[in-house]
Amino acid sequence: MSEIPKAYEPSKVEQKWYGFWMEQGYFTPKIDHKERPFVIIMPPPNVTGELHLGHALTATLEDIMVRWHRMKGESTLWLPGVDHAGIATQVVVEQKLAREGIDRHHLGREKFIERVWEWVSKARQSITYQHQRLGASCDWTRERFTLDEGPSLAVRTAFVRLYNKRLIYRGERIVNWCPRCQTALSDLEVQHKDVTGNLYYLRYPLADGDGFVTVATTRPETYLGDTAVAVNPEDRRFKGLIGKKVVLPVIGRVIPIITDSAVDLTFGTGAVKITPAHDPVDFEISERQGLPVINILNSDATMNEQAGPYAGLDRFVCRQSVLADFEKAGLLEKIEPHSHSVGHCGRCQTMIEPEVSKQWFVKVAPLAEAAIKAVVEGRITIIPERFTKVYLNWMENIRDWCISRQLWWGHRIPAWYCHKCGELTVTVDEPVVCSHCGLAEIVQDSDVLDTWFSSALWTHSTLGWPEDTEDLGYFYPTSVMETGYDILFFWVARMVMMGLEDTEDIPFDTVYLHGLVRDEKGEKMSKMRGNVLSPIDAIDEYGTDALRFAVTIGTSPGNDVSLGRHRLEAGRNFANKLWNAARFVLQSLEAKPIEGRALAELAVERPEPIEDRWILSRLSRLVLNVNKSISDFQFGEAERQVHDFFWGEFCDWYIEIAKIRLSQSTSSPLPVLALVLETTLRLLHPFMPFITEELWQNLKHRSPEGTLDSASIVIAPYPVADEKVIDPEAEQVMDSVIEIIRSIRNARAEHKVAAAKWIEAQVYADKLAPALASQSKAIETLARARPLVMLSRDRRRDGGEKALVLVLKEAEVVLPWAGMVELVAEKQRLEREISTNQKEIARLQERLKDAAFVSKAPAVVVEKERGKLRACEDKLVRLKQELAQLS
RNA sequence: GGGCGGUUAGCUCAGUGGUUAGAGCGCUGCGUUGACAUCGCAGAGGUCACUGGUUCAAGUCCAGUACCGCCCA
Repeated sequence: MSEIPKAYEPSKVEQKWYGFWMEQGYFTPKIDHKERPFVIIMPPPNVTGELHLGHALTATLEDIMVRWHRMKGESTLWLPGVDHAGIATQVVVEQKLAREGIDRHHLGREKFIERVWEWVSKARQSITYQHQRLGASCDWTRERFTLDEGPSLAVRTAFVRLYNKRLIYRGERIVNWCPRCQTALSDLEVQHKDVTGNLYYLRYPLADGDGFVTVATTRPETYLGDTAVAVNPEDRRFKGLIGKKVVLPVIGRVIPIITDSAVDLTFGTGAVKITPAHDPVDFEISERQGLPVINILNSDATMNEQAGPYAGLDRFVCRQSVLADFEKAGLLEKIEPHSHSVGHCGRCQTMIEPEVSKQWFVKVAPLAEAAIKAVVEGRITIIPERFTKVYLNWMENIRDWCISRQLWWGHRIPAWYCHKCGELTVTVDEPVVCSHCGLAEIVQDSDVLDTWFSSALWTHSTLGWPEDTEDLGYFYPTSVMETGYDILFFWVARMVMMGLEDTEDIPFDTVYLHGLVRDEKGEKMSKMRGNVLSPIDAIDEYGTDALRFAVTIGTSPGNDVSLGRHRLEAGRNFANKLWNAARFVLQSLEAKPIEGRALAELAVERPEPIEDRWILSRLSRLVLNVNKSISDFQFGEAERQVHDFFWGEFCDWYIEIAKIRLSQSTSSPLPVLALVLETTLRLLHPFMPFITEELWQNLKHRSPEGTLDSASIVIAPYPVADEKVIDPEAEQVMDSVIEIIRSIRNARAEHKVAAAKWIEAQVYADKLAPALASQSKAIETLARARPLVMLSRDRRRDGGEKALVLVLKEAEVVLPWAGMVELVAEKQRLEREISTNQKEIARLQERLKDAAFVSKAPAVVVEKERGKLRACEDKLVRLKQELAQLS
């Protein structure tokens, strides 16, 4: 039939069906208070730009779940959204402006924000478009942006509530300062890297008398901020020095030698310099000991006026300068190579400066308590399970969260300072006057919140919280939070805390964490390596379904996925296989339409031909296993099962056998062909939505009225297994048929029989003989064996002519190839087979002799082994008979 | 320093205690048969990293070792 192309062309069908689905409104759920809905809130991609393969994986996995539940008839919501991504977006837009020669400071905050919004509107369109190309069946009518009015109100509300509960506070703490981004960062945004640097031993002269104390440091320039030297109280080496004073060289500041038990006796000389403004441990010591805190850095990591003669120098230039001066004065004792861990900005890789700064913090410990409980008590399940420990470990050692950022792009902190009374006003709505003194001299905090603060509210803010909306009531708590394991702390953990805090309910009951997408060699994709693959490019070249197949088949939760050209090709090839098998069925239907019978009836009425019973039995098992796998979140496994069934059983065997019947006027295999195809399409639809819809619609148009009554496969019911159809007898017969055909093909190939040549064959069997005889046409055609004789074993004539005899599980195949058979080689072959068979028998006997095995193993397993032994023994007898014939 | 993961065919990976451990790709040989060369048929290819333990039974569970990777500090 000419109207169906020979190869699947994804670009011709994908957009058409996505448009149709949208028009029909399939992705917008109906609220039905009698039924529990299935809900996924999509992890919002950053509005910085393009989607990458990680997003494609996210979208595919979520779409699989969502489409499955939708087909099961559940009210299903997949809510999409986009994240404003504070620093990242600000940087992207700054870079764009820089190319136009514009600096944001010259532009001013308001104008700059306008430019960011311009960027955002374009980026959002592009992200939406890309998700739609991926086939994502999300409800676009509910799409949210983190800076939308609703989520923004949620952010201010959550902030104010926490502030009023004293769980948000403003204070001077050591924070991670990125000199390039010019903002504070949370601990999570800092990446620790091992750096080989030096340990510098500096001598601080004693203020009275001779001598000095030597301290070791990796950052000599910070001596400018030293306010003490500390030793461990247990350390006898410094007994006489405690309470004395030293003079800081060059700047001449006099500082005391103190004791603190936090000092490590084994590090350096045992005496450490204390720089409270630039080291977290030193800061704690200073608080305990009441030491002054001297900040020596400007925000761009140049030295400030506290640095005396070094003021204005870059931190690294200053280091060299300080070292030179110490050296000159004979105060640099030695330099040792030293490897230590240094924090870098997760965004720009600049070396972080720990620095005292006044910032906003969330006191997280009380929130974590509830979040721990939710997981420990099993109200939230994490898949794969091993991440539960990671989650709990992080929660149990949690530290306060610095949430203020010195950026322009983001949620402005809802706090106002009063010029008159100096008090703070923290409110959801913009205040007109100071809530303390009532005067209007107030100004809002210029900082914005950490982007992850708004992300933490995402499951409820998207549904309308803090308003008591219908969506919130119906769709919250959500069902599954699916995302990459790399943002377990950044996002998932915080969502649990804030969800519980704001709504007093869990935000989701299941967390599904997927792995990272890597390239074919298992390397992380990055622009630097040049191994980045864009999802849209992959779709253009191979099709959406191929991409979705490639990222998910044979993968398992939490494990990384290697993706390359070869996997995409495999996806495309499978799609093409589906296409062509369907093309065959559709063409056949065209030639001989099925008359007025519903496909579903077939499974029930037990068709006559064994191959029909077989394929329906196999299909039924498949349906059972696929549903089980999906329920267990084993999507890669489910997909593999459908793939193997469709290609390896339906195409390779059933269709090939069906062709014989199609060319005859006997009972038609068409209803079964159509039924199996149609069921497989529905099984596969969550994984490969486009091709399955295209083929399903084709099938629908060629099927009797009322057979397929859904308007789309999207809303067709997901297959449910009919266990009555499982037919072990038919499976046994077909297993044997396949074994016979394979053994003949094998013999042909081994003996180099031309592919086109017909060969004579005889098949002898025992109890299966009648059933096998019904398959003689199939054996004849598929093994290219003619004339083919099929008889019961007792009709076998004794030897005589030379022949090749293949002893199989249920049958013997005799190929009378007088001229080609070498007696010696045949004897050797049979002897080899006998030997392996005997080994197997010995193994099984050993096992069954073992009283412990027979009594302790489940009866089914023991019976299975007995069956195997019987089969082996039976085969051995027949092998020996054949060997005897040859001698 | 603490923790987690990985180690299975040439490569990338599945394998949720119970046949003789699988798939895709690659490889070898044959094949242009009316669904499909994006294909078909046949085949080769494995000490499941190593050592010990639990169990009737271990690639699978436990402990240790080695190497690789990741997270946290």
